[in-house]
Order: sequence, then structure tokens, then C-alpha cells
Amino acid sequence: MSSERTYHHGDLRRAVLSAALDVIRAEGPSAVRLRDLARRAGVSHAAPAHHFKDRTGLLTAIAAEGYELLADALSEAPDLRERGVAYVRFALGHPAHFQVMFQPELHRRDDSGLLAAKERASAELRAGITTLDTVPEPRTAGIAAWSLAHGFATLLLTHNLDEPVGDRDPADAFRSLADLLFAPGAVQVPGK
Amino acid sequence: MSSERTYHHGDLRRAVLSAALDVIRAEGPSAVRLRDLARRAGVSHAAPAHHFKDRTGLLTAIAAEGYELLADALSEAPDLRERGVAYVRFALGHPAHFQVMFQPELHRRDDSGLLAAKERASAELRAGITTLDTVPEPRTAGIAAWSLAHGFATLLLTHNLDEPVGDRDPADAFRSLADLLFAPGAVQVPGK
DNA sequence: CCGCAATCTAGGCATTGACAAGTTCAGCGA
DNA sequence: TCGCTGAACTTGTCAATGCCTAGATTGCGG
Repeated sequence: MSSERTYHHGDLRRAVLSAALDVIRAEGPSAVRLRDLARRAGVSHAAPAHHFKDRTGLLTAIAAEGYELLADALSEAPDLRERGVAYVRFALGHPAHFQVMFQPELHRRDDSGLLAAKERASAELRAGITTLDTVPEPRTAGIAAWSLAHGFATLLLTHNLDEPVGDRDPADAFRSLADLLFAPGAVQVPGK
Repeated sequence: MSSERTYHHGDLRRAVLSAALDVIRAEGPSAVRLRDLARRAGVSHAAPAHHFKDRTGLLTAIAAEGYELLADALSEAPDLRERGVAYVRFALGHPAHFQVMFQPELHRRDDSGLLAAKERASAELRAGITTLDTVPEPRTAGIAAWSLAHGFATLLLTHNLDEPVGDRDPADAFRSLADLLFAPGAVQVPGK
């Protein structure tokens, strides 16, 4: 915060991550330039490499952090519907993480930290489905729930639902969708 | 196909597009290099620029073409459920287009061709919802259907559903999900 | 057959990611 | 307190890339 320039930055890793998240939020992952992040942090152009190895390493770290945050968020939700809400909230609250998480070409797939974090989030996702004991096909219902939440979040982030959702609270809007999935008889197909 | 080298390529635009789609399918949009595409087409490094202006122009053209293809695919489906199936089929059949379409930072947002194509696809999407006349909230149902299809397709493409879906035909798998949305009483929430 | 515009080539510049080698510094043991 | 060691950071460099400009080639309409 103070403008003192020491040889050692103090928390360059965090500073670079933070700057990268800013850039991604504004212009997407493709706009991330290692040298630019270094400039923003006030260090030399090669300094970030010491913390992340290379560009892919940085993006992998962001993805891993994202899965950790997602796992945390999911674990706090009581039932499946609220887990879906938490999923959407996470995506909107951490758009940069979310984008990078779901572009596998950007990461090092075999990174141990990433795999561990992804597994944690995955476990939380599965745990949510067990809330639905009485459902005939919990696996199908789980995929449906995840698809619904993921699709809604993605479409929101890509500005494809700006008019239909408008000023409405996205979490509330998602609850309406989830009710369609799990409240019996809410929707009838004409010819069925 | 033949190795004759003429000054004029003949269909460089198509060749560059096609090469770009190959690259995107294999390594994502960030791996697209204009100079590389030129090499693959056997032309000089600046030739593609004449057809697409710049990298963003190329990706914009791909997105526009994608929306055209999507609109075509949707228009052929009879009802809302099959329109969802068509949506998923499109995403799996044209993964490169799909990826680029839903990364707005990669296009020139104000491109007229893109806007027109997007509007066409959007209209087809809305048209599908009118199939559900008797539904209390068609708008909500429409968003739900789109979210479900989009989320399912995205998760499939990012290899997040490899185990759960496995060898099953994705189209069939999606029909199960869609039935959960629109077949009343298929799923019951315990405490409701 | 001419000329013109579309298509493509050639060269150059600034920027970038990655690498190698050197510099600064903080902490730790004797 | 001293000196050492390794982590954190800097400086310099290279190949590759996007984009720009100027020039060469060619097909096509008049």
C-alpha cells in the first residue's frame, strides 16, 4: 500500500493473482499478459515466473483457487436447491475464477493442486445430490441440477440473459428455475 | 488438394476458417495464431488479414457462422424438447464454433454480421418457447430450458460429465434431463 | 486488349513468453 | 555477530506473434 520500494515485494504471488483476476474480469483470460501483471505489481518482467513458472501455471493456480472457493461455498448450503443458488452466486461473485475453471485448455491438467481442489468441489457437488434420497434416479437429477445451475450462470456471465432477467436478483431467478425441476406439476407439457 | 501453387489461393477464406476451427477444437481459441493458419494454407503470413482484418475479425466470423448454423439446427426441431436436443447436438458437433460463440471478449461486439446471425438464433430460441402455450410462466420455462441445454452441453465439452454420461448417447441423456423439467411429478422433493 | 481492384507477398516494428545468468536479501546455525 | 544458503527479484536476450505499409500478381469486366 505504501509506496516504499523494497527489493522483495512481500506478497508478489497474491499481487499477481489479484491483478490477473482484474484483467480476466475486464477482458477475459486471453488478455492476461505476464509482463503487464509484473508492471502493475511494480516488479521486473520476469519476477512472476518465479511464483508460477509460466502463463499456464498462473492460470492453473487461478483455477485451483476457484475450485477451493467453490467447494467452500457449496459446503455451506443446506439442500440441493440452495447448493444451486450457491453455485450461481459463486459464478457471479468470482467471474474470473469461473471462466478459467471451465476452460481446460488453459490449465496444466495434471497439476496436483488443481486435481485436489477439483476433487474437493466435485465431492461437495455429489454430496448435494444425496439430499434427494427419494428420487428414482438421483444421478440423472444431479446432472440436471448441475447443468441448470451451470448453464444459467454461464449465460448470465456472457450477457445472454440481460433482458429476461433484468434487475431481478439472480439467486431468486434461479430458485424459480430450480422449482421447475423439482416442484412436481409446476409445468405441464401440452400433448403429454 | 493438389499441390499446385498459384498466386491466388482460390478459397483462402474457407481454408483459414477451417484451419482455425481445427486448432480451436484441439487447443482452444487462445491457440489460434494467424501466422500458423497462413502456413497451413500455404500462403504468406499476411494473407489472412485481407479476409478477416485481424485476429478478432477471424474469431468474429467464426462466431457469426456458429450462430447461423445454430439457427438452422434449431429451426428443424419440432418442439421445445427436441430443440434442446438440437442445441446439445450442435454444441457437440461444432465445438469450436460453440466455444467462440460464448466468449464475447473474443469478438467485435458491434459486427453487423455477428449481430444479425445472433438475432436469427435468438429468434429461433424464442420460437421454441411458444410451443409451451399452456405453461404459466413461459419466460421462466424458456430460460430453464435454455440453461439446462447450455449447461449440459458446456459441461460435456469441458469433460466434466465423462463418467456420469459415459458411452450413453448425449442426445438421449439430455432427453432424460428435459423430462425432469417438463414431465410433471417425475421428481419429488422429500419435504415439499 | 486494357486497366483496375481484389488477392497475395515481402519486410519491418513493437510486444510477448520463456530462458539464462547475475544481484539482493532474509533467516538460520555456529 | 558473522557468514552462508536459498529464495526472491533483475537484467539481458531470443524466437514468435500481430499488425502495418508498400509492392507484386492476377483474374475479370468493359
